[in-house]
Amino acid sequence: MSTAAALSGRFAPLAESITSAPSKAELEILELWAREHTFERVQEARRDAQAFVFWEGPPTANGRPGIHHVLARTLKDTVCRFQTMLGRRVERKAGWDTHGLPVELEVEKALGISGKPEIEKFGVAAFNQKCRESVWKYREEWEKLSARIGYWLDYERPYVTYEPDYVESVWYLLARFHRAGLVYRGKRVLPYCGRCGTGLSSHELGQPGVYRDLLDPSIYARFELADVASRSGGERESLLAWTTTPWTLPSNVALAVHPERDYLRVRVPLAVGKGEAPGSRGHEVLWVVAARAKAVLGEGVEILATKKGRELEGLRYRPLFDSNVPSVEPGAWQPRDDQRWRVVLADYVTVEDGTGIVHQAPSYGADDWAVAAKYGLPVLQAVGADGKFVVDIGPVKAGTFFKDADDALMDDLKARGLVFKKSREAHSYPHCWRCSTALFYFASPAWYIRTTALKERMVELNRRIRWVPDDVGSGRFGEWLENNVDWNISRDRYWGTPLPFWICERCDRDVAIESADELARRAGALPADFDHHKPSVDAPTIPCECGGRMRRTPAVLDCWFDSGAMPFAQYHWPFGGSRKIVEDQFPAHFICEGLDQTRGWFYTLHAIGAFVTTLSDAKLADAPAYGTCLVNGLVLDKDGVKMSKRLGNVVDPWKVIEEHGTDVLRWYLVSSAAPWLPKKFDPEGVSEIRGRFFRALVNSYQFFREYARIDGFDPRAATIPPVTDRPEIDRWLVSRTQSVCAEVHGALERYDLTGATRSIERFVVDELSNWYIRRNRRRFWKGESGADKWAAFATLHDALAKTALVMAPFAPFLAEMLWRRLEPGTGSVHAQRFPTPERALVDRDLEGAMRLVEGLVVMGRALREKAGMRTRQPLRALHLRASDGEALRLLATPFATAQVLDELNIKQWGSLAADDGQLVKLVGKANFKVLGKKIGSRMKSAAAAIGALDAAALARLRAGSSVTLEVEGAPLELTPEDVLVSVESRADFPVETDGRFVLWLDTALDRELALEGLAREAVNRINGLRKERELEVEDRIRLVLQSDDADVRAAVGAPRSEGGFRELVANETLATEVELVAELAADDGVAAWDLGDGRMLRARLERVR
RNA sequence: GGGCCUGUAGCUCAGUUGGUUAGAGCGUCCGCCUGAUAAGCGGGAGGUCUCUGGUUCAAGUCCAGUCAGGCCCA
Repeated sequence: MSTAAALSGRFAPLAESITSAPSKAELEILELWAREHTFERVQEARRDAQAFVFWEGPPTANGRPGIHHVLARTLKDTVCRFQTMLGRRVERKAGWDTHGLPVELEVEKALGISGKPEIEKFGVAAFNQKCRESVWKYREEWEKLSARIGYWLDYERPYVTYEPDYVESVWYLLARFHRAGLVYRGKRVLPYCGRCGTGLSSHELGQPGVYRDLLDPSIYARFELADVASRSGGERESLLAWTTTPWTLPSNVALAVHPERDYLRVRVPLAVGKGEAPGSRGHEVLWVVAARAKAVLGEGVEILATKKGRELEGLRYRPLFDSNVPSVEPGAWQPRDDQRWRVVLADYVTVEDGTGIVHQAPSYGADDWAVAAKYGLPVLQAVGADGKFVVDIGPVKAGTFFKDADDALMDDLKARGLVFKKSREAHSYPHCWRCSTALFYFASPAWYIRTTALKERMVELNRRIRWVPDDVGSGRFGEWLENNVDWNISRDRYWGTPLPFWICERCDRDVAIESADELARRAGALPADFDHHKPSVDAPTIPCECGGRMRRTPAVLDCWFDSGAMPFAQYHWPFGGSRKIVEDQFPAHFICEGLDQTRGWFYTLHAIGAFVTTLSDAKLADAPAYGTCLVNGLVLDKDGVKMSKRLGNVVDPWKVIEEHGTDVLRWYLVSSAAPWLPKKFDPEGVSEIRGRFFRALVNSYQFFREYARIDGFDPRAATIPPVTDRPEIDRWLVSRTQSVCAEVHGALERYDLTGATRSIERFVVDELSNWYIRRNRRRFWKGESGADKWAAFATLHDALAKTALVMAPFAPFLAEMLWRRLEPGTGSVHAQRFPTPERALVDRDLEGAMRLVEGLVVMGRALREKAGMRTRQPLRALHLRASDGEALRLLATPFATAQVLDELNIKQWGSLAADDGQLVKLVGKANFKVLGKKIGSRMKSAAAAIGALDAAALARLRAGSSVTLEVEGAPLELTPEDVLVSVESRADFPVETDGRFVLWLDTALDRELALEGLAREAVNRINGLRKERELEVEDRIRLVLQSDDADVRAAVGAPRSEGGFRELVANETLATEVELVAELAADDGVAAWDLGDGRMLRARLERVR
């Protein structure tokens, strides 16, 4: 027999190290799972079961997994294990996100190159090959960590976003979007380097040295109103706008004002020469925002009118330059020429600088672009993608670099009297991090999916997603959908899914290609080594209807589309036999990722799903892509600071696992706070979990198994009494066990994983361990076997086994260790069914009585403490007065009585009665919750009146009758539930009360009680000695005792029949023989104790063979 | 700049449709218990519920704002 088999046999001990170094035992479980192919077997057993669809969000494999990944994976694993235990079939297909800029940047760094020109020089084919390899840099570590944390996932057949089948599915989806008219070519305004000819990502903009201080022109320009010259009495009237980029002025199409701001129409004198009187050259009329008037115009202006910005909307003005500037197609809207050179409204206009009137050049600013889209403005483009002017503008010749044109343009405007004032201002301006050229915002060509057309559907579908917590759905995600803009899917990069769009060089028509087959059909046979990536994919050209050649658009796809396409692409949908699989595996019941995925994966899954489900040939349910989305928050360090390499506060998951084990870490992550809250990761907290919950559970099992082995307990033996025949304390634990199974089941169904773990903790620590086992210890180790003992074993066995089942989704290792020992031969705990609560075994009365017992015990202990009576000293009687008839009934039951008296070591109830008003007085307090609803504002005076009710009235209320009193001059009828009646002590001796009960002790000791107290002291010392001598629990002993104290001699030496407690001592110490001697020599084998007040006891203890 | 989340004891967190003594665990102090024992139990101390205003008979809870931390977007 191998060691492993012995260790997992029935009631085998858990390794000594399980609480000090759990990691070792967990590794053994991993080996066991590997050896038995547990995961595969569990999956196989569910082959024909109803599906519970889970999708794994693909991580990028070129980053290291961190502690937050452990959190997300724990949540996913827990839910999947739970559903498996419910009998569902849960596919767990791993996935890898492999495309994107971060991969490219990493490879650039590794190659020591930087920027597109250098990549091209290096060779796109070779570069992409490097990317393909780089992606797997950390794959092994991901798989190892996932396995180590017990995350069951199928890594044999993962989906990989760069693989040809995957890319082809993505192509197919894009082609369907295209065919539905939802794909268009537009422009995206982004920081652009004219020299490199490329846009920069926000990531690149964050590189050091990008922002540098520049001295830039600052100019206030007059935009003359077109239609109001007559109203101004011949004086010129202009809108004053401010800009630091004069080179964009030729591309101006509108002026924006804030709709809610006040704007002033003012009359100011024209500038004069030295010595001339102000106004001597005449006046002009200007518009500026009120908040900036003083700063721009100075004091003493003549205000002609004040208007809200919205009242200026539509006002026409004359452009600063002749309109020979070419316009470009924006793509997202049809430009209307009559809209140009008017005042428009925009909320983003501020009054911190400038004039509150903002010049709009849509090509060169993202805000401007959005405004242009809203108003259908044309897009003028005086400066091209290379950063150079495309036409002559006044003195500026075509071909001039944009930054070099500012001065000439300003001079020209000044000469034409259009400059109100100008200066130079230092400000921070972005530069290309590669070539240091000044960047400019530029509307570059981009591909879009018209998701705004799907907005209504997405909003509607979102209402059917269960978000956990739900405010993500209504808040963050809902807001995002409401403010949905078209999805820019193109990236001017290399390592990504190439957009399958071919454009005709001659007629500009574009087509979408849905598969490699289609490409081959239309472009002619593809080369044998054809690859779905650049540059191979750029070679084939397609003949156009017009006779021209179609070439692929150079862009690659936003890699978020890749991951959002996974429901389909992971099965190569719709190719091959994938349609049936996707019909089965769409939509997902459950996904789970970090909050940062709201606009990432959560959105792209939703958007793509919202579209594909409208395709009749897809035959998919009309439902959101996922039914439940559990969101987890960030994991911060223990001080609430984000973990970063720079600060060195990154928690290494391996270290935590090594020290505490996976289960403890998982349990900590799930139980410490709701998953979506930012989690402060505190190693102390991890230890705490181990110290409390895990140790209590392990100790409980060790306790059980020790005695179960000794007695040869068999959970299936016929001698075990049925639950209905067991003592109440057992039926109580059985009932609680059932209730906890129901609680955990319910919490997991609600995805309240934290609540579930807390239920289990409470049960194991407080009820199973600290109450049931503590209260029933002696039933397990008492000498004779019998029905009572079997009942105790069976009850505890059932509680532990059920605990192993309900904790299995959370702590898969320890659950497995326990299960295999408690129920050997039944296979893995993870292959079991989640326990279904048996309602017949739930006993509300018992659970209620036990709650009362706990309360009384607390009060009883307090009384003992006050009286200076240690628990070992038996007391004669406990007295109780109760104001609650139902509680009294429950406490009078033999069960509750035994629990209270035994726990407190008291012989009997002295009295147990409804209070008679002798010791307590009744106190009435308004039940605010009930009464407040009824009487509202009279509450305050009613509360006062109730507080003043006399004893008779309170007694009537407590007896169930109504009482009428006067409140604020009107009668008020009080029903019993309107008033909370409690009691207060009026006794002149120590009592305890909690408002419902009054409790006091009879502390008088007669000789019998005193002797029993002494006997118990003796038992306590002798048992201490047993331990000291390292006797086995079941060892029998022979005792020789000696004392000079007559009481001690009587207590330990005299039999019960003579008023002593010799039998008690013998029973409690497992002594087969107790001999009281007159003399006992003080040698090595003799122990001596003071049992109190100098009463000495000597003892010699011998093990009986 | 916009949207959203969080803020309760020294620490980690609960706190029901608003209801009058704001709880738990850990830590700390005192005591108890002792065949689960490097455990267990009870008690004490510890709170301006970030702050300010409002609604209400009544606010930790609802509303508006403030401050601090965080996330996403720009």
